[in-house]
Amino acid sequence: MTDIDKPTNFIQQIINADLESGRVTNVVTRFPPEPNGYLHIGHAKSICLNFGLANQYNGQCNLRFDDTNPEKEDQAYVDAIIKDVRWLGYDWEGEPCYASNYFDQLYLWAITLVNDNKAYVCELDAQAMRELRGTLTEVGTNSPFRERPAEESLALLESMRVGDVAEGAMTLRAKIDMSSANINLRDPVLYRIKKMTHQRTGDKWNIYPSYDFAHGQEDAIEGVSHSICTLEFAANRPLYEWFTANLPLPSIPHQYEFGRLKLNYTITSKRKLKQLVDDHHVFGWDDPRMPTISGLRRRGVSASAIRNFCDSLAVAKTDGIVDVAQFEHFIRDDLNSNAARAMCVINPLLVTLTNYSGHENVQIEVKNHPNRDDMGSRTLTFSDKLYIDQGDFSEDTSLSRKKFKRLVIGDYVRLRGAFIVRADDVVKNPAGEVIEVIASLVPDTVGKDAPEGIKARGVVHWVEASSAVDCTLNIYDRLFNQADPDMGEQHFLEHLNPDSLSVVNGCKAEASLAATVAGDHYQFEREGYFTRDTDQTKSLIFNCTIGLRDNWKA
RNA sequence: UGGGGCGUCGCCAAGCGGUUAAGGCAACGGGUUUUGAUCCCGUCAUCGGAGGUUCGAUCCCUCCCGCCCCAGCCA
Repeated sequence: MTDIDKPTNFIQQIINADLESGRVTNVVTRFPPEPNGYLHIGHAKSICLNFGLANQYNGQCNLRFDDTNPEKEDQAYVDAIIKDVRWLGYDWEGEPCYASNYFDQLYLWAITLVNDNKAYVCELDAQAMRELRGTLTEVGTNSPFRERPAEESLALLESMRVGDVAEGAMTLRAKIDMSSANINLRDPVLYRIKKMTHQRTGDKWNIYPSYDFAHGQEDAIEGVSHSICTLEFAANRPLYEWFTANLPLPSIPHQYEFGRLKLNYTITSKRKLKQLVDDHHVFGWDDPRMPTISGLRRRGVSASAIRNFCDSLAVAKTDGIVDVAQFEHFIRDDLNSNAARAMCVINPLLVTLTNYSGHENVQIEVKNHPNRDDMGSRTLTFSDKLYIDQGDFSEDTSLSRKKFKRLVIGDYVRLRGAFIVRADDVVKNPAGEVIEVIASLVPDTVGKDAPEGIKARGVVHWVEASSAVDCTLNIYDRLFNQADPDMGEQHFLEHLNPDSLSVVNGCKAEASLAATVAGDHYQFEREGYFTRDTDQTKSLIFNCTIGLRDNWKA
């Protein structure tokens, strides 16, 4: 890729200025997922941005788990996230970072704020706190506990910590400004009581820091120079900066926001994706129809396709919706140049060659890629019994050559990489359906142009009958049939496409395909890109990553 | 409604006071082709609206319109 002429985005401009002014000498970024779900295509943009910036500026990017809420988090998510980030092609120094590693330090800083008369323990319950917070247009009211002595807050905070206070009974709040136009500054909660076992700290804590109190301080501890998050956190930035101004932090990080990736016909909300999994609308987080990294991987989308797509995206403050066609373009673009070609007949129709004798045991060598000799070639068995696709034969001989570039009685077609054949007759079943085509081959046409007077209508893929292996193909359609399924909190499930998965059995693949493994990418010629499913215990199953572009209008 | 953010081709998006208003996706024409694929060529915008500043504005100012985010002890 040549991104030489790619314009610098606003974050790169900020970094360039920071480097020039000397505010920053080492660029440090971080990708900070909460381990409460699987990573999806939206996260990929953030991953590519943060790790990409670190690479570009010879800096560092930390993978950091923002595990401040044991109620929703799980070690299994941590493991899946690590696997996905690595698979995308990124790595980090040492162990991943965890917010929970800083819980001791965070608690000390909370005490600092109390001592400085900048935080207090509040005994308002959630309902009361909401009422006193005011609204968008009305200022809030000070908590009756706001002015209590530091010593008292300190003692209360300690009993919260050791578990002597019931959940919901008290919180630690910052003392900022209940009349601020920015609601985030109306004495936000710093610590809440959750008597829960944390996946990493066990039962050590009965209180957990809020996102706002944790995030910026985590950045400061790690020396993050540019803390990049999505637009919805812009209103939290003043609070982020209030902490950097009021706490003795080891470094002063800065937060910048960019527009998150949204794709039409797709959902990028961890909560909703989890619901699809929990309610069994899909088979799991890695269902090939899911926009999760693991789903895309199982579907056959390559990591480089995802990276290329993300790199093509603008880093700006507009929140637009990208057309999935743009993603699909990068999926095809990568697969087209890197996937080996193979042949698989989806709806087999037997073709018997009547003039085959004399050509027995013909082994035909075909290239694995039309314009990449480095991918080598393979040998295909040929015989008088072949399968072509039902759709590649028509009884309608009136179809023009331009309109139907496939097999028709009395006319010729090229078998990809092999002979030119002519259809002579058909065999039908009692129902009147064509079950076999009787044909004859044109001798000496392998690897050669058609002889004078013969012109093939087109090229058709095939598979030799006796050596072919049976397989099942999973063909996917979009999971949602509405461009914006995410609209409306309750009804996105109503836009699920009931035909998002079709399982096609009885397909015939060339013999070499029996030995493939998940992760190998193939283009089944004239059909699309496929990869072996990760479930290799059963029969041979391939997932259709994406079809070939199909421009002709019938 | 208070605060914050954003509005350039169907979609994403460069542009940073003087440009023929980049590029990608999509679409539409045409060429090549033993994949109706790939590849190649071509077509496709006056910048949300109205004023103003300026010799000159997509870029600056004002007002208006529209969209997004914030009233979790979620992140």
